[in-house]
Amino acid sequence: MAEVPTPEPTGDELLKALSALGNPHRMRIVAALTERRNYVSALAREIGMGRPLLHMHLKLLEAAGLVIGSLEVAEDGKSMKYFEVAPFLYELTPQLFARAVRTLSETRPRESADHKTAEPTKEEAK
Amino acid sequence: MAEVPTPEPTGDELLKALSALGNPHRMRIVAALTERRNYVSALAREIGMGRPLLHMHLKLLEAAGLVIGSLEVAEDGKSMKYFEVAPFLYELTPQLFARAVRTLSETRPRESADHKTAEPTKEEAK
DNA sequence: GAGATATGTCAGGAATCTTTGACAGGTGCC
DNA sequence: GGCACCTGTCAAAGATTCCTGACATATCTC
Repeated sequence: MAEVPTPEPTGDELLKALSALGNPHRMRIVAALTERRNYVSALAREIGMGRPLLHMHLKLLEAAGLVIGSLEVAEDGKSMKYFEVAPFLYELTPQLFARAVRTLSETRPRESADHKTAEPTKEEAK
Repeated sequence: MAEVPTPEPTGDELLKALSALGNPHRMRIVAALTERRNYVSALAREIGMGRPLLHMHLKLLEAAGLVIGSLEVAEDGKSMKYFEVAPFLYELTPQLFARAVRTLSETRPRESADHKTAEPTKEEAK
């Protein structure tokens, strides 16, 4: 059982995890699944939200590696998709961002040389 | 130098911090300010983004307590607003969410008793 | 005063994210 | 077959967030 301290996330991974967690519904979902694993329909009733919506949020959380889902077939033949939280651990500090940013691919200032974004100083402009 | 491990954020604070950090631009801003404090216009040029936009992002980060800004008057009389990162530290784990969710005020399932959100089972419906 | 740099704020449009109401396909039980 | 549950996916509408191009103010230097 070696602790798996999540090596060091890349900028993109960190971004995906943070944007996934930065939503009240998804925070509640993670909290609920931390208490106990559950399947979609039951979870939807538990936290009072529509199933299609919950389904989408779960998909997003799973893509970010925060929850894990597995389709299981109950004894009575019904298949249910159980979700449980992944044992993640992110230590958010300014330094982590300083490092992670180097492996951040998104939001490049809309590639294109002459599509000024910042206001250049007259000096630099010459 | 007692470490100030950020006691334990409330659900709302955590949500605000995470939604603020879950954005590529803001991640870059935090990273840049971690290297060194800087004032708005210069920072805008450094990370190549419009000043009005940067201004908005900084305001958001400041509201989340992640960066601190102070208006200073340089020797030559020009006033500049310097920003620096706040020494934050959040240990994101499933358990943290389980606890934080209890102090989460937002997104209550649109208060109102009979505005069904989830699909009730026929049993519960009776 | 004109030019350069700083700060701050807005309105309006563009781009995204959220949410809901169908549909469709399965299995078990009476 | 009809009913109760489960799963998954869409399209369209609603909300939010993001971004840009003005404006307005202030100080210092030439």
